[in-house]
Amino acid sequence: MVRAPCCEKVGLKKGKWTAEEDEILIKYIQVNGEGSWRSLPKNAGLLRCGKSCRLRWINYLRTDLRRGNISVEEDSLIVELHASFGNRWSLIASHLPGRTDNEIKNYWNSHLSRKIYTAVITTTATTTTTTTTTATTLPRIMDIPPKRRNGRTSRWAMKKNKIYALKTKPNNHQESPKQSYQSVVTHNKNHEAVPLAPTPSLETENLTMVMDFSEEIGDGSSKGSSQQEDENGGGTMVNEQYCIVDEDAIINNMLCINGEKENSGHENSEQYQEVINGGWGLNFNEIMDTCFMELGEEIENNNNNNNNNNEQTCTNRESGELLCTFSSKVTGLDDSNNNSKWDWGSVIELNGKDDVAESWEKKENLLTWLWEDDDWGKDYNEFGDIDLMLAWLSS
DNA sequence: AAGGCTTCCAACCGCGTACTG
DNA sequence: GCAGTACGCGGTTGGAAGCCT
Repeated sequence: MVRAPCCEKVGLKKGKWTAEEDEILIKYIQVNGEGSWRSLPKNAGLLRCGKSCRLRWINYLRTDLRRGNISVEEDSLIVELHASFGNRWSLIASHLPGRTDNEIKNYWNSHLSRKIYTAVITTTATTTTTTTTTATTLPRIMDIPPKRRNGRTSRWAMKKNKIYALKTKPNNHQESPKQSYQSVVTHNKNHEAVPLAPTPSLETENLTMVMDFSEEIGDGSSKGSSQQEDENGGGTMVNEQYCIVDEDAIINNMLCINGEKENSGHENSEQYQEVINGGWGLNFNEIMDTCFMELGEEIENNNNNNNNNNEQTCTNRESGELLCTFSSKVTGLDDSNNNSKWDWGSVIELNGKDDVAESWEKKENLLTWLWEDDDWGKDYNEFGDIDLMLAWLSS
């Protein structure tokens, strides 16, 4: 069934708004206030769809808009918030007073996505013989100007000498970007539930595909047995379901379908993961293994490490070249629990070896999933440090 | 100078959801 | 509970315009 149009479209104007139309809309809203978008065009005498009026007002005519170039601080904030929230532009915009979701979306698509891509390439290209590295020594994404290809300059730069539509009015009631971000960080560090609505984003769609795949073959499929002994060699568990490790995607590696905790000693443990606490599970080590293996590298446990730092090395599978080491010492964090602490900065370098774009996409998917899963925190604690991983993913 | 390529961004579109009767 | 309506959001598009050859 075709959805009825939001308003009668016959005879309505489309395309660019004229200054006269803007003036009519502004005056009408100044008198009558926002809202009632459907009836607004008719009452105001505009030959526009109500939706179009709303969009024009919100994205361009509102008096509290902050026009002009995105500042360095805003740039950084957008990157951080996008790492946390994904493509939820309105949510990101709510942390940037005076900026609209459309503006941020456009800015991301035209500036930041390319900038981040460039940053990964640059990081990889400058890495020769990699030794232990800390994340702080890596170039920050926002510090690297994108290599601009030919094309037009910013439309704002062209416009900024025009008086048309330049309205700036500070909004004293909203948090500053810095304050807003601080609240997000604090919130997340406490591992409290972040009040996020479902994200109908591309990332989520990809995730759904993975989940469906797992469900399809996870229970008694040809790839795995539906029966398995429990840890104590006891009876066969029922309703067992396994996480499918898709060689083509890191994110697949950490998805476990609903089920009970079970014996991880499956005969093909590289393909099936332990399911944790009846929820979505996350096997950190397998995520990383898959990540590196895909890129033609492998990780070896260095059991002869005298410093007992749970150090691991990563070598090129073909050449045997030592690419990186991972050590709890690198992080400087307390390792009294004998947990492995990863040097996420080095992980970034490794990720770019073969297919940077694909690797980066996976990283983003991974991060999005982490934020959107309610239970990831408690599960992940079994394998490493959440904050380090997040710092790496959102760097 | 001109044409092609590339970029930018305002605006459109469809969908999900909240609201209302 | 249901259907219709309105709104908000995110993905996509179209065209203007800059840059390069």
